[in-house]
Amino acid sequence: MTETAKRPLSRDLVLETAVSLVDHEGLGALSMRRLGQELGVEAMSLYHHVANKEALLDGMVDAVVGELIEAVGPGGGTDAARDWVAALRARVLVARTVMLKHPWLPAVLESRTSISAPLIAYYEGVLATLHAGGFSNDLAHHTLHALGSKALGFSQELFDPGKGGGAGEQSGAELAAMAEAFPHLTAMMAEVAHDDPDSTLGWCDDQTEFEFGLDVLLDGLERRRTGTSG
Amino acid sequence: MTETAKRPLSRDLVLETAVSLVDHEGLGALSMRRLGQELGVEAMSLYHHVANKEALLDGMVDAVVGELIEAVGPGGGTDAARDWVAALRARVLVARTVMLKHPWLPAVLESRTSISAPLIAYYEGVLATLHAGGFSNDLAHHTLHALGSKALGFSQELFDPGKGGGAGEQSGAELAAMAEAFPHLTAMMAEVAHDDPDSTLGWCDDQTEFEFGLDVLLDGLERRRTGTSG
DNA sequence: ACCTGAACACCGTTCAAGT
DNA sequence: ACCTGAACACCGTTCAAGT
Repeated sequence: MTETAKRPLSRDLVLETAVSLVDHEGLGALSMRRLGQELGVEAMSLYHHVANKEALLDGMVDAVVGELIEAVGPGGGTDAARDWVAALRARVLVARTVMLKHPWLPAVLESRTSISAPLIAYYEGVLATLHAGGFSNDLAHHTLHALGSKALGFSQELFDPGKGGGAGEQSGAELAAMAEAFPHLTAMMAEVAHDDPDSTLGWCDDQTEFEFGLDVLLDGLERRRTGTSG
Repeated sequence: MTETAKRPLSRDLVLETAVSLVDHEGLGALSMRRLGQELGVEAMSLYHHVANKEALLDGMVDAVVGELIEAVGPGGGTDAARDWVAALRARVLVARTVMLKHPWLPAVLESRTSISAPLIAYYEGVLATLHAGGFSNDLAHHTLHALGSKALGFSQELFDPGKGGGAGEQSGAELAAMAEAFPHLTAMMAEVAHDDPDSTLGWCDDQTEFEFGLDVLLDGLERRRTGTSG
């Protein structure tokens, strides 16, 4: 499954191939030897195009953030001035469609020691939207923190119940013991599973939950902006 | 810096030592060989007490979550029925004081493939608080998702400006170029830095920002619970 | 039952050598 | 200038051997 090896090796080709490898097989599959193999080249050849593995990861982040910036365009237009909630919401949901193709990005971003120029440029667009919507610098600052990874389209929940903790594998006795030990959880799971068979705790609708959390935040921020909260 | 090696090796001692090692030196310092060294024992001896490194990480998570559950106590008391916002807020802020001692935990939790019994028990307490506060199962379910890592006391922001991206190292020319390329960011940083010298973009007050984000969420959730939103 | 040491199949990275 | 192969200092883990 090596590349066709027609394009000459270059930094861009190395980064593209690394992103594609990690998109398909996860971060665990990314080693210098494996990436070299993917490019039909010895691992050591890669060091002529990236300084080391950290620099490789930096480059991969910037490549994806470049995609993201292209997808969302500049912020702060007239529609942001008219309705910043709608403008920011649309921005974030577009970002999300790009980011879902690269689910390894939050983990890599968290391991960076400094913020890159492309990422700064992305946040400039978010800020332009907020300022067009009438945010003070102070509230805009708090807002960037409060949005966290949601600004980039990620929910970054700590555990994904779909990963294996859901119902379905327990015996009747285990379920009964669980109902006694965790009555509130058991009741909630039973009702949510009943209301929406496709969306039990073991398989929540990520998009729905992301938009719910985003909307709660946006509503609360708008109330603070207009001074109608508290 | 090895242990005094008086206590006999046991699963608990292995887990305690691993948590302490990672608290002090970070996840990168945790290897089976290094952990063995810390305990005055060969790396292979550890395999008599934990199945492998993944099981070691599982055990470390449960050890910390145990601390957490002890610190917050059970949820759903009369004060939760009287004021769920205050009750949940207090719970989360207590959780935060525990979690700040183990900042590696989000990264490890994200790498787990299933949710452990102690973590389920913690969420049962959160749910008890929400149910005492009058939440429907459906809204409680959305709320768990919306809270994300905040339920455990972590902000989990994607980048920490304090890590190195802040101002302070740029030349005058670089700052001028930045002001032109990123006018909104430059203006915000200037004002926020001026208002609070201790809390520039390069050194934000994590606790303040955590509480701001938490309060925005709690306000929005209370409005949804009472049907006063939208 | 618990601990050991050598070994295996991996890492990232350095270095001297090739073209 | 670009690529290579051997080597170094690490990983997690297996296995046979010790007590």
